[in-house]
Amino acid sequence: MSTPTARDRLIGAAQDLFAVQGVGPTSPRAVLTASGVGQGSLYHHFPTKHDLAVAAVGANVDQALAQAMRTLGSDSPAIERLVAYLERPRDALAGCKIGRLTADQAVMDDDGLRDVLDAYFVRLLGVVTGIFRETGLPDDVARDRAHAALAIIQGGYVLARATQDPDALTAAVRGFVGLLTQKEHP
Amino acid sequence: MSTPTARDRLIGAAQDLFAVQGVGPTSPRAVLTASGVGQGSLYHHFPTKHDLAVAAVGANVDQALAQAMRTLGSDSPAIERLVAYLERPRDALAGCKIGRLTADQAVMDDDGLRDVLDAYFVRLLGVVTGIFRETGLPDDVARDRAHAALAIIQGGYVLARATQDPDALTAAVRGFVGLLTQKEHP
DNA sequence: GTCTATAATTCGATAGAC
DNA sequence: GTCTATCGAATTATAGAC
Repeated sequence: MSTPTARDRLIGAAQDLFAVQGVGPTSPRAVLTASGVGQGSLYHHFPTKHDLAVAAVGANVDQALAQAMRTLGSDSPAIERLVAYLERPRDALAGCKIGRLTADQAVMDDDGLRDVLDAYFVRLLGVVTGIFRETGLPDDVARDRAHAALAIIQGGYVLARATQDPDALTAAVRGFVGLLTQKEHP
Repeated sequence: MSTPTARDRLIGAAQDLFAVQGVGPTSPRAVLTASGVGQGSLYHHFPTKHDLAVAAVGANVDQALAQAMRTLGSDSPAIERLVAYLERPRDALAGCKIGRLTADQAVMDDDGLRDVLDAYFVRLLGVVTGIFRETGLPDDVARDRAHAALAIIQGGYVLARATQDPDALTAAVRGFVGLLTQKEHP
């Protein structure tokens, strides 16, 4: 544990660099420099950049899903779980480690990597849709609202980065939660 | 008109390539190949890639703002204008020409380019906030809802690209508009 | 398994003829 | 103003010693 393997150090360095810069702009050389291993070690463990990217992006997705489930999967009432997830502190100016990659051409052109992104959002959409169904909404409405909830987060990141204002994300969340929690009288 | 100048052809080609690939991954060489001009012409009109990017991204922003104002600035009632903007047909799988660039490190590291993105969203936020104020909402609530509305579009693009499903964007919009148009009883 | 050295290509940018 | 030719540095990846 105190001496991680070269493979683990490569994945860790790649996770950080891909989250900050994206996959395309991050060179294998940058990863091995940050990890402190030699050139040959990288290409021994990960023959191509694709292999390294699948491993590192997959690790980021696993960690993000685990963290999301800490709020979404708690034992609080449905809407409270969702609001807790939406209002969770986020590094708005950094952007979403996963969502950002949808703008990364190197990711979108790689079937394996796209599948990793797809799995992340399909999983989250399923969980959030289930939460809205718990509140008694019909399936199609629950699904639409789940899309809206996740879009608020992803779009809030975009607004925050564009305006260099972290509060753009929290403002979007406030606006959405305000609509969500107003009383409905159909 | 039938024979655009080399400068205009360069900007046009750059607008398309930057919208599809982002600025970072698009080489000046790719732009001049797509535009059909020679190497020297590009560097005559745009000494650096930065100069070309500011011109082309600026042109995309101007066009996007003009199109947005066609719905947001019409003479319909406030909420109708907003809903028309939200429901406008969009190429969801292509992503937002402007919003996508917030994930482009080459853009975010360039002050001039970041200012162009910032101006686009600040302008849109101002207009949409004004629309919500027309409906009688207090300033702070109007501003939060404006952030939410634009986040829905940007986040909807992200979801659509990640899941390769254009309906993810329309679902997010439906979910948000459904919340917006439900009766409020404070 | 890990290292150094280096190959082949592409990058952004420049030189200089016309 | 536009062109071809080319520079130096960076890219992804391979070779081969240890």
